[in-house]
Amino acid sequence: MPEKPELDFPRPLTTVDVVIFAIRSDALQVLLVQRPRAETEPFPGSWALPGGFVDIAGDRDLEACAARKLKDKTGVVSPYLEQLGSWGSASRDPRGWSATHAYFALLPEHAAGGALAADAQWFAIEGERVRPKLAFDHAEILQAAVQRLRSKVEYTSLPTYLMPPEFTLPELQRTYEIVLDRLLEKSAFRTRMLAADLIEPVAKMRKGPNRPAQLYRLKKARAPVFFARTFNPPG
Amino acid sequence: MPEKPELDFPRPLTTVDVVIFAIRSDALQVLLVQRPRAETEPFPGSWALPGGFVDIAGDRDLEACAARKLKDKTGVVSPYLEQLGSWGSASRDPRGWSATHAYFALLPEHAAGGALAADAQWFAIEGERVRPKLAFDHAEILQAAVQRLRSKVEYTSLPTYLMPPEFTLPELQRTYEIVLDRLLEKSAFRTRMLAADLIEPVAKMRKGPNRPAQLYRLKKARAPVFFARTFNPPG
DNA sequence: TAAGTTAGTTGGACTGTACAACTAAGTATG
DNA sequence: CATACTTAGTTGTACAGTCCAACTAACTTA
Repeated sequence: MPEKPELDFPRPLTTVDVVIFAIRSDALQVLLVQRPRAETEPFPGSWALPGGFVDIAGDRDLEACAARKLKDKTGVVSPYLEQLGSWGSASRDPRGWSATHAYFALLPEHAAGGALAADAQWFAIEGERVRPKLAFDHAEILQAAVQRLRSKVEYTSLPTYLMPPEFTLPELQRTYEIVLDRLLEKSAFRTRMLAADLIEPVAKMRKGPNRPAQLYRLKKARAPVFFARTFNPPG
Repeated sequence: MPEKPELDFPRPLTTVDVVIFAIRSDALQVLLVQRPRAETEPFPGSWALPGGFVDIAGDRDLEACAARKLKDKTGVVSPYLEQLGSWGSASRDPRGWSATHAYFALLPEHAAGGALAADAQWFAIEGERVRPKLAFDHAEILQAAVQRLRSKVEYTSLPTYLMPPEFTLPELQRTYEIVLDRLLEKSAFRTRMLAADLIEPVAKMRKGPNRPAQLYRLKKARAPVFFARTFNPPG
């Protein structure tokens, strides 16, 4: 890649940030961490995406680095971790030219409540944003993550990664609806999911105050499914 | 992002690479550059994606850096430049922990023949690869680019960026078919394209040895269109 | 037993692709 | 000048899957 073999070429600061989503309280939420209040830090006390410098001694690669940061803040290993993109410029960090490699992760609700780091907290997504003002360009990264998630949910089975091991079809549909912020049509939703060879019924029912619902689980080792259509022409 | 404010944290080598596609000779091709033969260089003499170190003095941000490298090798400004992802690990570059930010670009054929750099050359895509063995992990990056391109071509109007300013519908369909490596159905293709409010006829015909075909151009300032379906259930 | 709620099914309208046959407009050939 | 050939473009039927709405099913509560 280099025209010149100069390894002393000045290098940008390099970080990894992770946008961690979960459904909590019937809403799409994202995990943020509060930055230290020390005045020597950029954006002291602000909320930010979990992340930090790449450890070139300890991290084998970028994804391992992202998985490590996710584990640090949540105590769990995410069932879904996808690269979102990278942001790099002279101006995004007051300490100098910096580049961050952003990932996004999906956690099931039952895993999202556990061993949270002390400086971490869940925030509801409102539109494509979150209420507090975020450090660095993290608002832009979060917005890109929400857009990517919504876009992929239109034509993939990604929301299954937000579900517990066993779930009903109405529960899965509700998860789709929360992420998309739009109601879906029941019979088309069921037809699509059941035709996808993605889930299988278990010999149990979800009992509630009304008619019980069939419980399903993901077929084992099933990669996300891509559907040939979106749910509704979103344009 | 940092738990510690240590700016002396060792930083990875940081580069940007660009996968530049064009249709040439009725085939999908990619632009590669040959690495210098000096033995002090990694992969001397190998073919590689165009790219190089980020210039933290001259590059405002990553995309500007990618656009600069594209201009350097082709002499033109690409009508389409999209971030593909980033690859970073301890092992991808023998000089040490490195991360590259990869972009992909689409060039129309008439722009792809011009002011090529001396060390640059076009290679046909065969499957998801190219015949020569590539430096670094560039074969993997190229494969990801081909997959991303094919995936998006299923449901977007991206191939319009591979066309000259005026083109016929059969020519556009042929471009889709070359990228997808699959024949498409004529009437469905025309219905979709004409319904998309994407192109408009010009008062000219393409004359050839057979029936002349209507010429079209892109409607001005038209962003890529996303269709609600893929062409063919690709599963 | 009736009302209320949610689970799940059914059927008809509609949209857009698949497939195939057709018409249209030019060139080349005898 | 008629015919064959080629590619451009249209038409019509079948089919898949969503949209919409009405329906049945199963449970709780009053």
